[in-house]
Amino acid sequence: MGRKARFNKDHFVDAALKLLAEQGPAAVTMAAVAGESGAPIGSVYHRFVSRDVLLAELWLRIVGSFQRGFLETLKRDDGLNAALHTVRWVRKHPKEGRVLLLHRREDLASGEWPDDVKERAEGLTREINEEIRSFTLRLYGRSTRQHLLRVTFALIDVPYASVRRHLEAGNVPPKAIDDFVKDTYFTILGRES
Amino acid sequence: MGRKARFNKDHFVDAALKLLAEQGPAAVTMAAVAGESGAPIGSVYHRFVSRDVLLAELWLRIVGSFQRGFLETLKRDDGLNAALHTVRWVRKHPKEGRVLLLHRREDLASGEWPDDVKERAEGLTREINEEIRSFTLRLYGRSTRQHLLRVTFALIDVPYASVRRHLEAGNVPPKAIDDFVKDTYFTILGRES
DNA sequence: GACGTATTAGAATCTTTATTCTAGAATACA
DNA sequence: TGTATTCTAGAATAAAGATTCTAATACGTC
Repeated sequence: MGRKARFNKDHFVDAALKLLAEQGPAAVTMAAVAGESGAPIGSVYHRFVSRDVLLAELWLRIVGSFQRGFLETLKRDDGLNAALHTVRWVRKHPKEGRVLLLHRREDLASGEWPDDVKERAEGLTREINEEIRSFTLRLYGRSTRQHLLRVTFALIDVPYASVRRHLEAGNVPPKAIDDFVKDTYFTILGRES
Repeated sequence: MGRKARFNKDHFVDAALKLLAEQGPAAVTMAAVAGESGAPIGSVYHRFVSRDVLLAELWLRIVGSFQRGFLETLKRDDGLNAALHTVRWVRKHPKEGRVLLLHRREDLASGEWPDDVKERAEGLTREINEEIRSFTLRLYGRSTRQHLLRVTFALIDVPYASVRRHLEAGNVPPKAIDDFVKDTYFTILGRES
């Protein structure tokens, strides 16, 4: 085999997450990631070919974690709880929430991604698009641009908005916003949805 | 006096805006700003002591432009149109909209700001907070944390959310979202507001 | 027309980070 | 024990960009 590893990918991704959530993108230097992990820089590069790929990995991990629960609920046809999932997930994962909702992927990992990373990203996007589409279909019997817009607004955009300013301020989203999300959900998609 | 100026602050702020809106924060280098303006780097530094201050200026200009209309409408006690102002303003100012809604101030101009810039920023923040507060007061007779939360959600967060994904995609926000914003507004703040 | 000043010009320098490279260490296994 | 292999270490290098500096230019005024 070879020498026993003291550090693995997760160590570095965790460190990057912490830095990114607490101090923003500029603070995520390779030296800082190494420092935060108590590792030498070389070990970071031993696991990730570049900073971009490290951040891509972090991003995918977060999106995956978020989407898993969201899609599960949506597949159960439980739109309301899918909408509420964002709020709940963020309360449970404040650091991840900050990264997901306060930053754009392109501003973090700007360069080219290796193929496998690109594919994982596309997979996640495809998955959510498909599920939104089929939920829309079940709800309205068709999924025109207008229908999709409406569903996306209630299921994603509003929950996102409800939570953003509190993450920005470093606070846990207050209890009250669940009701905002819920009320908006019914207003936009109807009581029966 | 001295030599006639070929370039003024606005030239460079405009160039920075274009770069930022079209290619993101990383593309706004001092060299790029100079290049985009057809000016030498020296002239940029003649107007702005640092990149941070240039971006601060850009940010303040945009926030000011947005807030002006928003506050005017709100002062008229026309909450609904204040909410809709975001959508309309973004349609009219797509580049500025992208900057305002897709980026965080701290991620753009991270360093220390000179006092005058800091004061202008605080002035804008104070102004909007006060106006939101007095609108809330007029609407509910008091302005507790809960009331403010509710008003902020309907007036700022939801409009923001309704527009964001379309800016991200480089599109003009479609017509339909005005209705989403409106319906949500009434749901959250009541018909009489 | 000489002078002071605001500006343009852009080359040179400084900093900050990512990335590369060379050595050394630890482990499994033949 | 010898050897291939996987990691750790961290110094050296390279690149990108911000910032500084020195000179050269135009304009208004005296």
